[in-house]
Amino acid sequence: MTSPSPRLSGPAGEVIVDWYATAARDLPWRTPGVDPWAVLVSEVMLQQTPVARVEPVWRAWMDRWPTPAALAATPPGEVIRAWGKLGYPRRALRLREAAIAVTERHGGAVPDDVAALQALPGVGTYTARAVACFGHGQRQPVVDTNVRRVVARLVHGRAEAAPARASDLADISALAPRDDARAVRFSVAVMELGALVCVARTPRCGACPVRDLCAWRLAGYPAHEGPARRVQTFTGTDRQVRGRLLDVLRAAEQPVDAAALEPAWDDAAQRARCLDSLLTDGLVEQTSDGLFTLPT
DNA sequence: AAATCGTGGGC
DNA sequence: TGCCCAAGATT
Repeated sequence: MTSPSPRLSGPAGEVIVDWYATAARDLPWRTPGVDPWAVLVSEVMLQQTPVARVEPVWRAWMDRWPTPAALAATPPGEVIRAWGKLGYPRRALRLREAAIAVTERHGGAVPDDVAALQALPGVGTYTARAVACFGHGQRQPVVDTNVRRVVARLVHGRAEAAPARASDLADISALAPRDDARAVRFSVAVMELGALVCVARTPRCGACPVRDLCAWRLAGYPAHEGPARRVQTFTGTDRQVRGRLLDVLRAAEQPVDAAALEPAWDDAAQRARCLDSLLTDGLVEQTSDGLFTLPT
């Protein structure tokens, strides 16, 4: 267990909340009165996808499906189309499945219990707490990659975020303000600090509200020790091929034959393997006459 | 538990 | 240009 540092445990959280009041971005899912469903949609879209790309899709999505029941009643193919090019389209499928679960098991209301939230498809440890906190106004520690990076630097004096651990929740809870309403804002505020100031590549320490409390700065900005985390390749991978195939099917008005998918990728074996994996994932469906389409 | 799963913008 | 990175979840 980490004991809260006296240097940090009083002031840092309060300072970060005050900074947020002046520096926060005006994002639509932060509008006062947005319901937990709107927050859930935003959180799933934001998993590994930048804010700028999410914003227009989120607006269109909420116009079209303002409630879980509305999304639950929609065929998966339409949902995949509306997801557009946000990436990782299995998230669209899972969000629809979550909407169905909410409708069938929770009377159409997004649950406020972290465990019930985490039981929903596509909702993991981060998203469950984010919805409980930002959507339901609960005091909850919320830990994403931004928060892990801020804690690594501010608290532990290290340059880079450690991989997720159970102790992350205690680390961030130790910094949270006592007042519940401020603690709720603290959870967004730390994420915002990590997104705008304490960024991965070139941290803007000159603009940081807690630079005088920062263990990393006080230690002289030591470089990261140990192996650099390997970045995922993309070009030529199945991920790229799946994306190409889905791109063709999203654009198609009607089911297409195998020949129509050939331009998506030259290597026939890889193309076939990826098409098969898309079928397995339920992102593509084959009609009775052998044509391919987004699932109906 | 390491690998897999899209996409595009910034440097 | 090519690499790095972005509010993770799942198996």
